Amino acid sequence: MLIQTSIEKEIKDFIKKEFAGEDFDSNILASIQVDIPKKVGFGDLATTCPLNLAKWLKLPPIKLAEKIKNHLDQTLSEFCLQIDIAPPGFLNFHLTSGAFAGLIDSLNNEDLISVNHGKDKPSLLIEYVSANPTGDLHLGHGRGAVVGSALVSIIKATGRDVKSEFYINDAGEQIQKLGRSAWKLYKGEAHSEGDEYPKELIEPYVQNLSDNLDFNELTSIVKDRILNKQKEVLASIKVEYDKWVSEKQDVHEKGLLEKTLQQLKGKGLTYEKDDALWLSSSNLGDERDRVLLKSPTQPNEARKPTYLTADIAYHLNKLERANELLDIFGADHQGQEISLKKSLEALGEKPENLNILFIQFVSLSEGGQEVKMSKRTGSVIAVEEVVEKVGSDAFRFMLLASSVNNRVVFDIDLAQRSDDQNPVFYVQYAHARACSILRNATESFFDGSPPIVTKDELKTSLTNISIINVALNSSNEKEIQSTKELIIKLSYFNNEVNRSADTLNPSSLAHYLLDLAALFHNFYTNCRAINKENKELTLARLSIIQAFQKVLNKGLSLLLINAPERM
RNA sequence: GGGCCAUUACCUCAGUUGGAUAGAGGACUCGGCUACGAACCGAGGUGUCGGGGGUUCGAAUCCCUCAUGGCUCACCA
Repeated sequence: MLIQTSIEKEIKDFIKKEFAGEDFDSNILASIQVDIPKKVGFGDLATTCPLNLAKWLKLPPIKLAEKIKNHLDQTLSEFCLQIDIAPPGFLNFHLTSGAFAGLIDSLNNEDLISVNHGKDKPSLLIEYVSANPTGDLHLGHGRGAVVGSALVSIIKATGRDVKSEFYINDAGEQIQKLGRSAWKLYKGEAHSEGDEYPKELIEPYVQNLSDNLDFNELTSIVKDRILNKQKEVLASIKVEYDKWVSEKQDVHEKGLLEKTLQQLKGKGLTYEKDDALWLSSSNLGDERDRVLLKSPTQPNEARKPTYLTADIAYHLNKLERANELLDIFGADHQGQEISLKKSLEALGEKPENLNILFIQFVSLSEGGQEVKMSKRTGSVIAVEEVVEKVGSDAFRFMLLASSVNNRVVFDIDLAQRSDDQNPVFYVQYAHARACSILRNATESFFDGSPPIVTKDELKTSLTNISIINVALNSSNEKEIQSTKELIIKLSYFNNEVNRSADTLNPSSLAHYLLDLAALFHNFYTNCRAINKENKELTLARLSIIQAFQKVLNKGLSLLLINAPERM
C-alpha cells in the first residue's frame, strides 16, 4: 500500500475511533487526503484535513492537528521521520528513506494502475465524433476524437466497463444534399453555390465511377467513400471504436423510430399541427415544442423524422446496452441537450445517466497568423492536413493539453518543433533519455566500455529495498531533493489516472506527464546514475529510472501517444 | 433577448470536493557539458486571478450582479 494511502487510512481509523459519538457522514472521511505540498519546505507529503474536519468535530484545527500527530507518531514511525504542525492546522510529513524506497519497489513490482477503482462502477458507453459522412473531418472533430479516445482508454484502465461508438448520421437532409451535389458533378451539370457542398470537397469522391448509376446508388457510394476516408483519418490518430452505428440501418430500418414514437404517444406527449407531429416538450421544461415528424414536402409522401426523433431512439437503444452514457459533442450542439434529456426523462430514464461533454472550438495558427480556411479545399481545415504536418503524437498531445471548456489555438509551428518548447517532444525526450541510460548501463556504455551492471543484477535490485535506499543516502541536498520529488510524483500516478477518469478530463493526465518529465530531467541533471565507482548507487538510481520509464510509458500509452526508446 | 462556455503575468495557458507566499512554458538577462542524450538543467521579476458585491476563520475556486468575447437558439444535424 502506498504510504499516502496508509497515512489516510490511519487518520480515518483514528477519527472514527476517537470521535465515535459524532454523527458524521462518509463525505467527511473522504475529505481526508494526503497530497504533494506546494512548497519544498512543507515536507514530502502534507494534508489539510485538520482544517477541514475542525468544524465537524468542533475543535480548533491546531488542537485536532496535535491529536492526529500524536497518534501518527506512534503508529507511523516506520515511515515518518517527522510530522510537523503548521498553523493554522496543516500537517506536514517528512518520510524516511525506507518509505521512498518502498514506493519505488511497488512501482517496479506491482500494477501501476489498480483496476479496483472502476470495477464496480456502472457500465459506460461513450459516443464521440459522430460526424456526418458528408465531408472531411475538421479540427473540431479531431479534438473530440482525441479527447474521446483518451477518455475511453483512461477509464478502461481503471477497470470500468466502457465501450465506444461512432454514430453515423447517414439519414436525413444532409445526405440528400450530398447526393444532389454529387449528382451534378457526376452528370457534369453546373455547380450552384449556396445549397450544395463545395465542389473541391466532394470532387475526390465522385471519380472512377461506372456510367449508369442512379441517384440513390451514387449517393450511397459517395457516402461510403467519405465514411471510409473518415475511418482512415481517425485510425491515423489512433482512434478506433467498438462499434460504428448507422442511423439509417441501425435506427431507422430496425424500427426504433416507430417504437420511440409509440412510447412518446403513449405518454400523451405528442400532437398534430400543420401536418407535422410535434413533441410537447415545453411541458417537459424545454423552451419550446419540437417537431418529431416533418410535414411532407410532396403530396402523399411519408413524413420524415427529425434528428431529434432518431436521437431519442438511439439514446434509448444505447441505454439498453449500458448503464450510463457519455456524449462528446462540439459546442455548437448545445441546443440538443435539453430536448434530448427531457425526452429521455419523460420516458422513464434518469437524466443523470446521460452526461454530455461539450468541446469548444479549435482554430489554427501558422506563421504567427490565424488560418481560417484550408488552402487545399478552400473550406474548413481538415484533420488530415494538420496531421500530415505534425504527426499523430503532437496532434494528440496539443489537443489534450487544454481543458475542453476552453477554445484552443492549435499552433502548428510549435507542434513541429523538435525541442523543449514542444510539450510532446519534451515528454517523449524524457522517455528516450531514460531508456538510453538503462541501455548504457546494462548493455554497453556509449564509449564502448563494458556495462556497469548486468540486466540480472538490475532486475534483482528492483526488489531489494536496501539497495534502493542507497539513492536517498546522499549528503548533497540537491540530489536528495530531486530524488524525493521524482519518487513522490511517480507514486501519484494511479491517483492521477483515477482522477482523470472520474472528472472526464484527460488534460490533467497530460499535465501530470509534463510535470513528471520535468522532474525527471531535473533528477537526471542532479543525480548521475551510472557511476563506475559505486555499483550500489548505480543500481539504486537505475531502479528509480526504471520506475519512471515504466510510468511515463504507461501514461503516454493511455493517451495513445508513442513513447519512443530512441529519437 | 434566452441558454452554454470562457476571462489568471507582456504572450500561450495550468490551477475542483474553498487552505500555507497564485504556478508552468515562451519572451528578456545571466550561468552550467574533455557529453550516463545540452533535443537538457539552473538562477533572475512580473499579477486589481475581468469589475463590483456576498457567504466564512480563509475565495482564482461557492453565490449574486455587471462587462467583454466565442458558440447557440430550425420541420439542419
